[in-house]
Amino acid sequence: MPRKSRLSPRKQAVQARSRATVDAILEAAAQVLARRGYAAGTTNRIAARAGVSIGTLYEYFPNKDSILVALVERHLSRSTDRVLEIAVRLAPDADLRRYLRRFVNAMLDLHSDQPGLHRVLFEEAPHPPESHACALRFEETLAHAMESVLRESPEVAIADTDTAAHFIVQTAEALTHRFVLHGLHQLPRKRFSDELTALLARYLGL
Amino acid sequence: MPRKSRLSPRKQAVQARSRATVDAILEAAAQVLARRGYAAGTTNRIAARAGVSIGTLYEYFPNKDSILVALVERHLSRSTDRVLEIAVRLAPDADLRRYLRRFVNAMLDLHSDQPGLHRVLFEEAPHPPESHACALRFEETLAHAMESVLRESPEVAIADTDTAAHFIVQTAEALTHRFVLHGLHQLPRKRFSDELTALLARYLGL
DNA sequence: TGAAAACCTGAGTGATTACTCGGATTATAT
DNA sequence: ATATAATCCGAGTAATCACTCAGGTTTTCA
Repeated sequence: MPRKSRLSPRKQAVQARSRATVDAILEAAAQVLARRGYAAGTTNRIAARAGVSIGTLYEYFPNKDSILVALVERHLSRSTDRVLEIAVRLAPDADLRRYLRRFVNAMLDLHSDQPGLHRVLFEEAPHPPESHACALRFEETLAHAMESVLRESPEVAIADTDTAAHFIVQTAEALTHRFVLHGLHQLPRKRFSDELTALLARYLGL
Repeated sequence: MPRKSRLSPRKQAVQARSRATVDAILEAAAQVLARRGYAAGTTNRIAARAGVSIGTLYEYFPNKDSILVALVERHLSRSTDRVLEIAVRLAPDADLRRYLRRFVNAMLDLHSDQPGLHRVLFEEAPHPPESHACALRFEETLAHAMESVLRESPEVAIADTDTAAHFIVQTAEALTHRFVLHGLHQLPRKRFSDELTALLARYLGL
């Protein structure tokens, strides 16, 4: 089982046909992983599900890991967009408590979107450095947005807004993740969302 | 690669010699996993490191997964003891803030103890139902202890102490885990511990 | 229109690895 | 002492799986 034998794909997809192939492979990987788990995510099965031959798969992905990394990148890039949209939409609004509530709900939505895939990508699958860096970037981006909101809000009396922003993002990320994937004390979603929002609000002294 | 072909070991260790063998295998597994990661944790390598033959390993463990499960059980059982010791020692003490501080530090110690092994067991390795159940029991136990402390403390004005206890345990668990394994905004430990304690205290209205 | 480039094919290869089994060695019990 | 059970051994088996390669098909473009 040669691994990481090649670092870049043999070919970059240039025609529309091959770009569709690359998409199909990623989509197939997402489905196979979400439905059958990491162990069942063999390259042959992914290729079969995508309707392409195994040889084609290896034209565009240098090794198995690179498929996972591409999936994580796609997933987190979309997630960043969705959360940041909320950040931007609400930044001018001065009501911090409402901002926190929307942030919490956005995180809940993110994790609820494709929970199966999410679980495999971030719990079950190994995290090569590339995908780990991706996850770090994701959280840094969110923390940065949160920090500027905190800094400019007159309601916040906290000096170290940078640390506070990181704590808020980490807490929201971790708890919503656990709630969606494993449940938390059998709480209904609304109740959980309220409680987490309250926790964050009290942390900020609201 | 037959998997899960057998559900119980061929033999239970009854003599002292074989009990030592079982221990050696678990210890070897812990070392191999901590040092080389999950992928390198092959049964043959574990047996070699333990100084026993692969045949012996399969006398006492029905399959590879069962070794991981046994490791998780051992790890969490010890962890439970250590945290509960603190809970018991401090329960009579009425100063909740100090209790939270000790709790946070205990969780930090737990995660700092064998971070390599911890990372592999709870992030990298797959979680079969048995080990997942173990983790759930661990958190339920902690939450239960925390709940009784909250309920009996005159400082706490919160009605739903059960939910609050679960939130505190989950938050402390998740954040200390992330801090120890991945760092958090490059905060030094003392600073992190203070901030997390403050977050939990404010959540309780202290 | 035809040649070059892009794209696709899938049987096959080499390496790995969980696990077995027949039998050797050591301890226990009568 | 010796039969029986417990423990240990490790070469071998069967299965899996990431990845290759020689060559076919389709698209582009001069």
